[in-house]
Amino acid sequence: MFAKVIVAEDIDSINSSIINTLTDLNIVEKQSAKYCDEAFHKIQKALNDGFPYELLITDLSFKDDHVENKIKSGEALIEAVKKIQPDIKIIVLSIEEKTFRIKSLFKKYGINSFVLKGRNSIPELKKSIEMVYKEEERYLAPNLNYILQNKMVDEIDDYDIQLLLLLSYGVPQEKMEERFVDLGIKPSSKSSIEKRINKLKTYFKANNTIHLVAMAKDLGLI
Amino acid sequence: MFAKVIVAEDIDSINSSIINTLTDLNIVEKQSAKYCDEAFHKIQKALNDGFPYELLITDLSFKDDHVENKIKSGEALIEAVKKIQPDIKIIVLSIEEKTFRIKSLFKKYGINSFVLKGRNSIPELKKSIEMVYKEEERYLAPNLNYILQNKMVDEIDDYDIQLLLLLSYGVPQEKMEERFVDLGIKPSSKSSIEKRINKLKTYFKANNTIHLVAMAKDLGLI
DNA sequence: TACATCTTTACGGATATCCGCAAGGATGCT
DNA sequence: AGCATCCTTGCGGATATCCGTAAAGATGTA
Repeated sequence: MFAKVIVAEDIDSINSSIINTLTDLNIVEKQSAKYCDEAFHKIQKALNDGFPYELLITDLSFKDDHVENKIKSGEALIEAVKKIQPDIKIIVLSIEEKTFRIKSLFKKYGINSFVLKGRNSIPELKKSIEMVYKEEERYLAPNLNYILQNKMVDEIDDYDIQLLLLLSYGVPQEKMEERFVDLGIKPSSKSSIEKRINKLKTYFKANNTIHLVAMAKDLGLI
Repeated sequence: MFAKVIVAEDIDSINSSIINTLTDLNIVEKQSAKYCDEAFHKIQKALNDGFPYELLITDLSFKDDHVENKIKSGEALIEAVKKIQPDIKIIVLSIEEKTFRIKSLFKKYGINSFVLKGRNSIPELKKSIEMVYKEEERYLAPNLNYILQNKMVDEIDDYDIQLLLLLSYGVPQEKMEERFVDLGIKPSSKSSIEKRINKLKTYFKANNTIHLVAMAKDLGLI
């Protein structure tokens, strides 16, 4: 079993029940962090000391409070950790149900498992830890397999996301061209932008641009 | 202290830590439910048996799964429970941070307390239970007081919400009039609807209607 | 009823978006 | 280079939305 594990989770009750789970699995070297920066520094220190963590279990969203944090989300934490320790195993434990966001974690960062917080998350987490340890690869509970089937991640690119974001911020199509030029994104012409919005509306079967942006928010694209 | 308490919370780890908290408070008669319907039926049965629950601690969002449920959200549960037992005390425990949604729980249903799931939610819940028991009124942690200051709840009405919802569903202003007539909502004229959208854009300082709807989603209005 | 005030509706010009077509550019292949 | 294909851009008419003005209707008061 894993010898050294770290947990990043801000909600106190969940944090302690994860730690209990690790105890059940006879994992002795365990640390918990309620802030991303705290988790990152512990991982960095362990790495420098020559006894790195083998597994990171992390939530995705962390509440803001009076404590200053550079890393503000689980995704940012994963990105930072992977940079200094690419071989660390990662299990994400979250309430996030947006297929797009979950699948992109596998694609972008190569996380090893995703566990949905729910009525049965403790046993599922236990299973995930065991599977990730054994297989040293990717494990997803059978009932979440649909997540990896979803094609949206492959079909919607950063250009689309950027465009949808700017729309949601109230940038009119009229001004979109100059914003794209400023950002160094091409194609930037009014016509191309119109065309792309149109493609997205067709893809998502949206009646109009308002509908499109509302759907994008619901899907977690933006 | 409360003699009989019921907990409605679907996430297993949080559910069990709430029960532990109740044990700490020497509350003997406690029940937990992972589904809204389950909670509702237990409350109804206890009421019929002449030993009603005195306090309901509930989450707001419950995951869908294979189990069929009539009541699908904490808000719906609160509404249903208040109908059969108006004097029950209610504490909402949620990760929900949208001021609008939280304040409207106080206004619409007269909940007694709201606890934000976070790094310190267990002690905060404990405090809330004690305060609600003692004061028999409304209690909110000092750091959440800003929630009740927010004026949006008083300034945005059901008409606005309905309008924003339909916009987010892709109904064009052109067709909005007939939709409003169908729904029996007045005023329904194209002109009045244009005017109201304009008022909302001014109120929220939105650049255009897309921006407005995106903000409404972020604020939890829709 | 008469009057003032506020809300709702109607209308029309200005502006923005939608949508198809065609020209201009880039890329890749032979 | 020559050619085909795909992507990008420009343009213009149709449609939708924006926004101010004014008429019509509703409400409250004396």
